[in-house]
Amino acid sequence: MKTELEYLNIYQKKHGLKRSRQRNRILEIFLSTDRHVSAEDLLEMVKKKYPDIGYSTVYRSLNLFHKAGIARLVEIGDGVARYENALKQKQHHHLICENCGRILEFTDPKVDEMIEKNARKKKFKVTRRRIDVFGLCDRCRAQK
Amino acid sequence: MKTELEYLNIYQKKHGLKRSRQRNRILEIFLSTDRHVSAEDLLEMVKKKYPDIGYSTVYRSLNLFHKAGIARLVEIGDGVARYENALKQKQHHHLICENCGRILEFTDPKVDEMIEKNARKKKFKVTRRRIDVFGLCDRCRAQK
DNA sequence: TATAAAAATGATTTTCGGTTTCATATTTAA
DNA sequence: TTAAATATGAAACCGAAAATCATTTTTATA
Repeated sequence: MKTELEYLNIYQKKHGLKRSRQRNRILEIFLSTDRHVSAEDLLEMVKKKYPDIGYSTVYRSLNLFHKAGIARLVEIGDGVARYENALKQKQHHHLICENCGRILEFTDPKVDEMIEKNARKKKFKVTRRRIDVFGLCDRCRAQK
Repeated sequence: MKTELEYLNIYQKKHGLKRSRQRNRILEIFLSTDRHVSAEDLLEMVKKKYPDIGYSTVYRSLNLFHKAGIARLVEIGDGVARYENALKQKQHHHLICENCGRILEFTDPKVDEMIEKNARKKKFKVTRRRIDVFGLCDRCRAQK
């Protein structure tokens, strides 16, 4: 199994991009968390160890990681683009509490498979799925 | 079965809101299309028949329709909020082409049921589901 | 019916991410 | 070593969502 850095190097070579110290450092920090991070979030984490790296570079690196298949885009509907480690984190879906904003996760290969089947019927090639379920989490249900 | 206007009136009464001519007219136009419309799109349609209605009112009305359960939010990932008739259009899921932006639709009660089951496992009460599948549509696959 | 309180309107401004620009620095192939 | 191309970081720009505000409309009640 290839590492994230290997993926990145392959993608860069394929597209005639150059390596850069900053990008590798940003990748290092990105890989160090299991959370969903926005460019802003990641910048904050990066700054702690590498104060000289700027917002643009983090922003552009995240987009690049996404294109290279290293980062998976997670949109919860608040207009902020967040990313998670696509290789380490298994594809999962979200239960989003409309009351407290808490996000629970679930995975279900059967669901994914059935969606795939529906797509195939329409001759559609799937690259990415997003399943978000909105409602009330157990805690919020209890206190209401 | 209640009409959209009845839903709106019930919601308005429940929340101490007043009626307004503009809002009813905007609803009339919103109901006249089967497309997904943004506030901007809807404004354009509204202006043709009622030129004096402004953007803010359309924008606020759409949000209100959404809260009242009349309009369903559809986000295809370009940062623009679009809405569709929630009562007339059966809940369906989207196949979004990342190349041309075309949106295909599918319904599958089994998928919905399985998602419901996953939610139940986490004691989560579902009010709304969103399944968006990104990838390449048949047309775009053919020409590549 | 008159009226006062509250909500709605529409023009405008503000906010806030995402994205682009540009001068400078770094990387890399030859 | 050097020339061409990419990357960087600060700042500007962009576009849609959301908020503001003076004025108008609605509605409950006297």
